[in-house]
Amino acid sequence: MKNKTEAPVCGVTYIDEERVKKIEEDFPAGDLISDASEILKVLGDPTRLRIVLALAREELCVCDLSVIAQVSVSAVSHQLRLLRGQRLVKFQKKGKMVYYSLADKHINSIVDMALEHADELQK
Amino acid sequence: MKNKTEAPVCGVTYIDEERVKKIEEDFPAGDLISDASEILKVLGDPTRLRIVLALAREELCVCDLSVIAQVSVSAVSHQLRLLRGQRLVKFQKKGKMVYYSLADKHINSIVDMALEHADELQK
DNA sequence: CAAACATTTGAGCAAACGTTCAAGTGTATA
DNA sequence: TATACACTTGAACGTTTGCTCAAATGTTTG
Repeated sequence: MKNKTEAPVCGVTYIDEERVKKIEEDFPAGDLISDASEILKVLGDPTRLRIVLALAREELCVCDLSVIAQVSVSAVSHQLRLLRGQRLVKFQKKGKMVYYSLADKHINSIVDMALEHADELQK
Repeated sequence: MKNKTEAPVCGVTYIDEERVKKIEEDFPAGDLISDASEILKVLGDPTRLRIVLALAREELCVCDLSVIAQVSVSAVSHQLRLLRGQRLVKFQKKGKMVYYSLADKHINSIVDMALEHADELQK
């Protein structure tokens, strides 16, 4: 145990100043953490995860995505807007159809690892 | 383009029945998707991501975590409960102190990839 | 041009979320 | 044994989320 001091910011008594400083020294910037958590949050919804998993396999239109994601076309469209916002998906228009696909391979790895971890937790 | 049929479930007209069937054939089970999205959701919050990033570096008590996560001790404690719920962290009591650490290496890889992806998006 | 269709959009609403605050538990120490 | 301390917990709160429904957009086709 180290010395106990008053924290300057939040009034909490914190315990190991050195340890905290050491960690804060090489810590990702606030913006980076915000962006990364935003990406994870977007993937952290069953409907959107279904959409992403489907698109990881094949380019698909909104209509077909709604069947796979098991929600209305409108709901899918709303979710696709979020996914576009995070640049996780891209799209391509063919007449009145809109075909979506994954924008980045990174997404695949993140999603695969989450699935793998979930699978292990199920014993 | 293939034949257009009425979808049996939601009344949506869907476009490419074959394509949908092919994807649904080897699709992760519903439970797996739920669990995986739950994990991603838990990581998809800046406070919790800060906590996880800190614990990826070193075992820490709640007090120090509250400094690093930049929220009250109570808020950290609530978030730690969620992280425990998903078995992302474990803890060890030493007297009145409680030291938390990461429960699984998988988490590191997921978080690192999200950071990497976020970093690339920042051009 | 009119009707059909794929998709998007905005409002509205119930449920879930993240924080604060106050109170509670349990351990150490004077 | 009383006080201090580390942490947890529950209620309350304002905010965000994900859906539905109805209306709008834009494209194709009769």
